[in-house]
Formats: sequence, C-alpha cells, structure tokens
Amino acid sequence: MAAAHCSIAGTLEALGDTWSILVLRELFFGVRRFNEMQTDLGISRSVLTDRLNRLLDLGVVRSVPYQEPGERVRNEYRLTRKGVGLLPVMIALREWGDEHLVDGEPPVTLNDRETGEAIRLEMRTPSGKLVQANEMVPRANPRARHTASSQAAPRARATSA
Amino acid sequence: MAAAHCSIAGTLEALGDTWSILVLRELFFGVRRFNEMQTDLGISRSVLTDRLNRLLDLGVVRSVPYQEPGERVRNEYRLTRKGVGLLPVMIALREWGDEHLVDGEPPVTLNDRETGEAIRLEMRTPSGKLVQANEMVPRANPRARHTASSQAAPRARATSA
DNA sequence: GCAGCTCGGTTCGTGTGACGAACTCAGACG
DNA sequence: CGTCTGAGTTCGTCACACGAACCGAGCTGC
Repeated sequence: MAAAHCSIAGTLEALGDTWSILVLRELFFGVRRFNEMQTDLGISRSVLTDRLNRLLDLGVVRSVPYQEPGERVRNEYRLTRKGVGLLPVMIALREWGDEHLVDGEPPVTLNDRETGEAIRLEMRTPSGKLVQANEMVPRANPRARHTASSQAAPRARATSA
Repeated sequence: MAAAHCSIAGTLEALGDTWSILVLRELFFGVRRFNEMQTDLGISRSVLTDRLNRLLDLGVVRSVPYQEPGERVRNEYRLTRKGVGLLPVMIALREWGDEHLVDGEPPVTLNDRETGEAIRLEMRTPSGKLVQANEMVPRANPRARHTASSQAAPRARATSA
C-alpha cells in the first residue's frame, strides 16, 4: 500500500493531504499566525492544529514565540530550511495552475527580489542542458535498496503526450 | 473556503487528493492499465475508477483503446499534453523526498534520454539568472481580477528559513 | 455452445477523518 | 472585577475512502 519505492509517494504520504500544502503556501506568503491562516484558508480549527503539529513533527515548520506590544507572548510558525526546500513544489503547482486552470493574468507571481523578474522552473541536466518532458526517461537506481521489490517498476519508456 | 486566489489552491483542488498524483506518477512511469495501477498502488478499485474519471474530465488523461493479441479490445490511459505539464510537480516532489526523506541512494531517477544525465529543477528568471529561495518575493498581480478580495494577501516578505 | 479465464470496472457495508460550533485558557486592559 | 483576543481543544455529524464481493464482455478450450 503506497510503499515509498519512489520519493514521490514518500513526499505525498508526508504532505499529500488536503491541507498541508496550503498551510505551507500561507507560510511562504508570510502568513504565520493561527487565526490568520484559519480565516484565509477556511480550514477548521481542529484540523489546522493537527496539520501544524504534523508539520512541526516533520521538521518542515518551527514555532517561534512573538509578542505584540501590549499583548502576551504567543507562538507563530515559520518554515525551516527543510520547509523552504518545498518551494519548487509550490512553484510547479502554481505554474501548472496558471497555465491550465486560470484564464488571463495569473493572480500571484514570484519575483527575484533584486531584479524584479518573474521566476520560472526549468528542467536541466548538471551540464546545463535544457531538457523537454518528452526527452526524459525514468530509470530505477540499481544501487538503491528496494523497500518494495517489484512495485511499479519503471519501464524506461518515455512519457508520451 | 480555499478560493483559487492563487493557482496553488486551484491545482490542489483539482489534483490534491490522496491518489490523483500517484495515479499520474504511474502514467509517467509508463503504467497505463487499470489492474496494473491498482496492484502497484494498492488503491481500492472503486477509488481508482473515480480518480481516472476525474483525470479524464480534467483533460489530464485520455483513454485509448488497445488490443493484446488474442484478447478483446480494452482501454488504457495516457497523459495528455496538459498531463505532461505536471512533470515539474512530480520532479519537485521527488527531489524533496530524495533529499529529506530517503537516506542513501534515491530509488528512481529521471534522465535525459540522449546523454543519460540526471535531470534537476532550477529556478531562474527569463534572463537566465539562477535564483535561490531566499532571494524571492511573492507579488500580487494588480492586473488580475481577484476572485476573493482580501484573502491571504502576500506580504512581499521573503520566505525566511 | 457453454464453462472458465482475464481485464476493467460497479456495488455495498463499514470506519476514519474533516467539518462547524461551542467551549477553554492565559494574559492585557479598564 | 469583567471583558477582549489569540490560540487552541472538544464534540457530534456527515462524507468519503476503504476492502470485499459481484458483474459482464470477449476470448479460448473442450
């Protein structure tokens, strides 16, 4: 059952539920506080509590005490380095949505802070060659120990459109 | 409630359930047939039927008749161009899992068919500048019509580790 | 020509988990 | 003292995912 023979399954098992990625999106956008996330997302409070705890357990998020003037100390949530590593996932989801779901201008963009240019994902080899989707071949790594032996063995077929 | 003010939410609303992305992973790996997917994934047959129909409705997948010699005509599933557009999402999920979940060799890689080199995602501007996660700023697009006015307005803060 | 096989589903009863609403708790303020 | 606010917790309900069983179209062997 959904053995992590490939890291896609592992990542989805960790974060693939209805809300985790949306909570992370809030954090990427700078929304860090419980109530703010809850009203933004329309998530139920109990589920938000649960998701934040799971993200803490995963080490994707950490909680940081803060104090507004004239308020008591409270906790807010921030991405860890591990959490920031999910940025490409966010960008990939956003790019696909912008291209295939939204008509007209995309509602949010991600820009280089220095030049202001929009940021896009590219698929390249280490030598810098830009690769298109139909030029790729999945390959099982012979050096990896297989947790689940014969599941979904890649066929070395190219992805066909 | 989870309004698509940003395409991430839209994409997740379309594909963000437990199984859709794993079904797509099977298709990327060349697994196209109902039973094969079902046993690979350990998904219940009813849910697999439902997910495939949703993916067909979305236009991410199309069904193609095929006939094995000495068998009747059956249907298999293939990615459409729109479906292939999700490849960066897959790669991003895999890269994160390889880096943060798997210890040791990653079980599956994606390689350039021509040179055999591994493929990685990079974040760049159109002018070719490579950008790191902490050099990015989310920005609301003023020209986009807002479906939900004040939800989760990006703060123009950088993502902080 | 009918029994049996395989693939690709559909049906159905059960259980987990997401939901909204209400409640709790700790400190600041008047 | 009472009230307000942010951050949760508790609880009853309901939808959806689950496994197991069933269905049915076409091919083969007898």
